[in-house]
Amino acid sequence: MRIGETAAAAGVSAKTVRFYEDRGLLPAADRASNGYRDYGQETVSRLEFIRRGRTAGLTLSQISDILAVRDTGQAPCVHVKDLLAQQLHDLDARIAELTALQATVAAYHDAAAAGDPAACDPERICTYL
Amino acid sequence: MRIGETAAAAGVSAKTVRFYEDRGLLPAADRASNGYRDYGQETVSRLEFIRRGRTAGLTLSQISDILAVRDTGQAPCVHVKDLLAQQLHDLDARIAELTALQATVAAYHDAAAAGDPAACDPERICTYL
DNA sequence: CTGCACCTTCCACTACGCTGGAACGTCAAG
DNA sequence: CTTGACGTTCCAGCGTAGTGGAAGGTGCAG
Repeated sequence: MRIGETAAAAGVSAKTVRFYEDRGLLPAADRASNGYRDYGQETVSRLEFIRRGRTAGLTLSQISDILAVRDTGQAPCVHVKDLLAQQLHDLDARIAELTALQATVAAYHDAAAAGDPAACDPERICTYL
Repeated sequence: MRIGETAAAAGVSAKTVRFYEDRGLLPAADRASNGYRDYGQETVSRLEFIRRGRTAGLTLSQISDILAVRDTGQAPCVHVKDLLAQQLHDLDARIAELTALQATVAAYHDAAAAGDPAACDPERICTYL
């Protein structure tokens, strides 16, 4: 399978496949006699795995770690579980952060909606921020 | 006031002040005879305003727009209110996105916590993702 | 023979908000 | 006279996950 077909089967671009190879998420591809990369079905699986990882919000670096474990022949599931736990924790933190920010901005906005623009002090640029 | 003192008064670095000038958030500074930038108290206020805007999650570009309105002599409050409304909307969307992602990841994690790593199919890299 | 779709490599660029560092000037204190 | 803390300019890089484009090779159809 050439790169375009492989990429399409996994739902990514050929550019992305080369980029992943460059970043070590895919092993160096076999080459046909004309120099074209030649892939098998396992590369499609691997690309799909990367995609699932991305969808779960994992970074390429984290996914790369999982793949490295799998490539030693071990099941990376325990590692995956830990990463998912970490990811859950990060998401909770980010959601809390954004929620706090949301409250702050909402308060500013309410004040701005209730206030009188003409009363705004130029010295302070805008009284409502 | 020299740049370091001004920056310290506003709680930013001198580098940041030069960067803001470069980006048009601060007007070109007056210069002392030795070429050093010379600032007044109004620059500290302006830097503080920028900081409040950043704290509210606004981009430098948005803050720059507000400052541009203020620099025409108009009160930017109405514009600020609109930006805050937009920001609220964006925050809601991002929080919803992250919350959905959190649910997805939580489901993966639960499955991984309950499953048996030994049963993992190498073909799929890891069954729990 | 030509056109076209595909492949190759390599370099640059995107957004965002700075930060680091080089190489140099200025000024007051010891 | 030197040291050190400040200031100046300008250029480069961070991190993230790719994307865009140039310049060229390959292979098949018409």
